[in-house]
Amino acid sequence: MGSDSVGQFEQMVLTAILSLRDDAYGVSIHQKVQQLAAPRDVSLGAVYVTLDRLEDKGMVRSWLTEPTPERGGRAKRCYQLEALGERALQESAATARRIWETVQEALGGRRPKWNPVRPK
Amino acid sequence: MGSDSVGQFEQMVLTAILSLRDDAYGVSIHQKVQQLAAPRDVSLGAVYVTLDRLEDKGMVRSWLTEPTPERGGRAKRCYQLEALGERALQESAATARRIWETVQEALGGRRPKWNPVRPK
DNA sequence: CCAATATCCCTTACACTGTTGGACAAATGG
DNA sequence: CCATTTGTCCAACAGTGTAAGGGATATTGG
Repeated sequence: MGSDSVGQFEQMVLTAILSLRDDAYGVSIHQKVQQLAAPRDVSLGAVYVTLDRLEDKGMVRSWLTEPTPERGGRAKRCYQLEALGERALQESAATARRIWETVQEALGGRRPKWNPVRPK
Repeated sequence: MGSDSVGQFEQMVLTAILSLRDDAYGVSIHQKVQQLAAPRDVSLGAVYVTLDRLEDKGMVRSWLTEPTPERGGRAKRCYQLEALGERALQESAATARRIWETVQEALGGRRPKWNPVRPK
């Protein structure tokens, strides 16, 4: 593939990080990805593995936070997009849009049912 | 994955077949996919392999045509979506749309959602 | 007819992505 | 302490994405 292209799952993970802004860590990213992927199920492990690989590729950066004072509130590893990741996301999002539009044109009057993103 | 989900490349191939209607065969599908994937390059072999796998999964059907009276006009293997493939495509296109929208929202309210560009 | 040329189909093999399932770690509350 | 909650991470397998090549069959023109 092109040196800075991403697969579909990686794309969703990048999108989740972007939209979660300051609160992007494993669990919250997992939830967001699940919304995007609905009605499919996504495992938590899949998210962590993908985060690792995205970091290796220099698309995201991570750091550890302090523990929060809640029951079981462990330290979290938070994530943020790097410039490379943001570019890759924009490019693949543009492709996603082209696909969507092409499908719409081809399907003509027939209305596909999509699941709107509902905030939790 | 879900039993009837597809990857990103498979999605583009399905989209190409759908939009090409009566003229969907190896070479034309390859061209269409290249448009969708731009600016990335796509190999012809990749298309054939993917077509094979999609047929194995029951997402597309294929048949051979008669040769056409052009220079080198060989018989073509034409493709058409099966019901299963159309459903899978609609679902993944809906996901593509959700990704696109989420990215747009996150990248700033300053940017217009998207201009309802109506092709003439 | 027969070579040249054009169009198209298919296979093999490998790297990378997607996914599962569970192991391990730290904080809290009783 | 010990059970519970929240969270991170790993090992390993299945599946997708890709390149690189091999061939088959049609028309054209000498």
